[in-house]
Amino acid sequence: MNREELFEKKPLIKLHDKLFPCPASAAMELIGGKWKSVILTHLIDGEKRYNELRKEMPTITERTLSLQLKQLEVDGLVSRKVFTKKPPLKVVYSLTKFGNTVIPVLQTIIEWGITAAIAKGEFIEQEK
Amino acid sequence: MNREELFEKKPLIKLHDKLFPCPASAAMELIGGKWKSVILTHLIDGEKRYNELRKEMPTITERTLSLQLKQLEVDGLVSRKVFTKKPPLKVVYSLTKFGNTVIPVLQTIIEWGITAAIAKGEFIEQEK
DNA sequence: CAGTATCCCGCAAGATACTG
DNA sequence: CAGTATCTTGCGGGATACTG
Repeated sequence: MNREELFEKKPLIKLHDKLFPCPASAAMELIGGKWKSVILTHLIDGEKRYNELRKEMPTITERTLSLQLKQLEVDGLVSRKVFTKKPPLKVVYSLTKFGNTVIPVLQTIIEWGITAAIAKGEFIEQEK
Repeated sequence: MNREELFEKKPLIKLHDKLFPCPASAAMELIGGKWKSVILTHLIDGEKRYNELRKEMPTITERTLSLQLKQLEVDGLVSRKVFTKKPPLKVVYSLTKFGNTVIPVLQTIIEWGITAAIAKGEFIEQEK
């Protein structure tokens, strides 16, 4: 099956030992949910430390950031590098090669998200 | 704020009376999850009846198809038209004008989903 | 600094049976 | 034909406190 056939046939896909009905659905497993796409977007700029990411996403909880980063790492989108052995720790996150392939998808989603927010939502002023 | 600024600033967005940290996150609220993107993809071909959609997505349950269609309708992506008053009912679903704006996003997601499935997943033979 | 440990809640989603 | 009604399960995600 070439890519065009795959696109047409919307084949079942096994991922994380679960079945997904279509490549779109499998993609959502990898980058869906409230936070994964946001985290990935922040990593487009380049590598970031844990607390940098936290500051850039003030409404995420530590637990959620930690869990989502871990899942992104397991799925091969993000790499985690540790630079110290003793506290204070230095840990840096960045997109892997595979993670870089998702950048155009993120940009398309954000573009449409802005369209959707204009049509259906409401922009909120950021306060300092 | 023009679109470019919105893209840079990743503003908070209110949708469904909930807050989202970024347009990407808001987009996921509208088209994320296991099934919404799949349903929308099937409606790109044109309008479909409820049972047509079910046949094209053999692994979705009636309940889930029903709930997801209802949410897509509430969010203005899908329109629902009823053609009979007495059983057997004829109900037809189609993309709205706003729903059509999401087609390029879906195509990008599917393309990347195929890439991801090749890299991280496994294609399963469809049985009849 | 970079996380864990607990506790909790709501919702997505599946299974199955029933109905206007 | 096009759905509801029930019941159940798992997981995403929030709040808060603690730690190597």
